[in-house]
Amino acid sequence: MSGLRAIKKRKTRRAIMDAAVKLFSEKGFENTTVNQLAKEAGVGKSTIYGYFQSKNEIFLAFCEDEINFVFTDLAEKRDPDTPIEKQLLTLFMEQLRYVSRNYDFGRILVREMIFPKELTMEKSNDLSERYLGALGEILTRAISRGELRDDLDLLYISGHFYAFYLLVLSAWYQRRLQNEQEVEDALRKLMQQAMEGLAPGNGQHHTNKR
Amino acid sequence: MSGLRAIKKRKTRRAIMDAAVKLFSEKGFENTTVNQLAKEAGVGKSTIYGYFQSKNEIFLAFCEDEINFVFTDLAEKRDPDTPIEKQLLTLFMEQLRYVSRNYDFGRILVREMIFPKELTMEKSNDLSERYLGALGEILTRAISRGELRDDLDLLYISGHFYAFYLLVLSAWYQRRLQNEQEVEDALRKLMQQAMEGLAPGNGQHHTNKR
DNA sequence: GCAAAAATCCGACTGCGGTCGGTTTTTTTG
DNA sequence: CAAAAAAACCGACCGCAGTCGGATTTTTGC
Repeated sequence: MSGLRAIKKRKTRRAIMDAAVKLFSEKGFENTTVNQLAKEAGVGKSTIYGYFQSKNEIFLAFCEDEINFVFTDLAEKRDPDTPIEKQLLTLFMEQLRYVSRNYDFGRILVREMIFPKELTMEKSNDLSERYLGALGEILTRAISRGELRDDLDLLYISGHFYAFYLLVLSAWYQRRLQNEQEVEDALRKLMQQAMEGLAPGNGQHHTNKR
Repeated sequence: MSGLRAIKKRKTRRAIMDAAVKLFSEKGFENTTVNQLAKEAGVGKSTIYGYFQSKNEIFLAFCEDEINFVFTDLAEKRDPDTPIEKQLLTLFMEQLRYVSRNYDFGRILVREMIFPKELTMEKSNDLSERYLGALGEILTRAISRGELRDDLDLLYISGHFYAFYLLVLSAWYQRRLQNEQEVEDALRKLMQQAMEGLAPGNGQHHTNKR
């Protein structure tokens, strides 16, 4: 059978991933060469390309692990019955913090996830799928609690909020939003707008505000 | 003075741009090498790097021209007093069509614009700035016509709609939205949601729809 | 248990984007 | 107008990601 072979394979893969984690976090993604990865992992260069299609994909694989971790971690400590705005805020901010622990790191992740090349399409769609799934769950509960309209398509509500996440991510990477507090404020405002509606006559608590 | 010099400089720059337009549209961005560009333009390779900092920047310069064109073109044929949703729809769809005339083309543009590297940051912020400016103008008129609430921060309204554009762009590049019609429908739905609000009790024309 | 087949591994090699030193062309200066 | 200074130009060169043909290890068939 394929006993020994499979074990070795997993071991090699693990070795590559370990090397990636170590070197990427030590010196960043851009400053780590595939040769260095190979040496650190104790394998040949093309062996790596037998396991991953590109340097970016090694990176995405690493992200996949981490994202799973963040999600389960988050699922545990999130109270599923706090108001929807608060839950989403926590989710988004957690993601942002995660994504931008290392600047290159985050940029590559979001670039690949949000505007994938053909090559990495599959992997990155996996990640997005998981993300939207988690979002959908939170929103479904909110709908059933009566915090959101129930006459809308769930997908489009998810999309609506996900769009905000994309926006702040983008603003973050364009340095328009400079620190976490600004991001949080922006998200809060946007979500409030979304809930109340932009058309006149909606939720104008204090019409003559200014 | 610096007559001859300046003329020549402009000519060289133009030659490079022309070569870029030709080769990029002929063979795509990824399949065009800087050497080929140099040969086509009739200059040395490093001359190119005297005019542009990177291959991507050549591309952005090209985009800048084109975006200006699209904007002025659009400004002319857009009726500034049609309903806001319709105007935005036209703007976004026009942009999408522009961006995705060539697949690589669009992906690189949006990647660089939305998640810029340090190097291209300046140039790409220019482009975003222009974009948000145009958006802001449209929205200001809409507010003064009473189509939008006047108690909100203009920047955040722009952001709200811009977020939708990012979302559909992303969905487009992830192949979740497969043709222009789907994109248009999605945008329409999202904008309607945004106008009405997501909280219960807002604009539920036909509560028992399904 | 051994040969043939299959899977895995390897480092020399290719072609790319980008840089560097030296050369030519234009401008400035006296 | 000559010569020094400045600007623009060039192609050989570098380090990188990714590939290729062949060597090595594991599995399979008998």
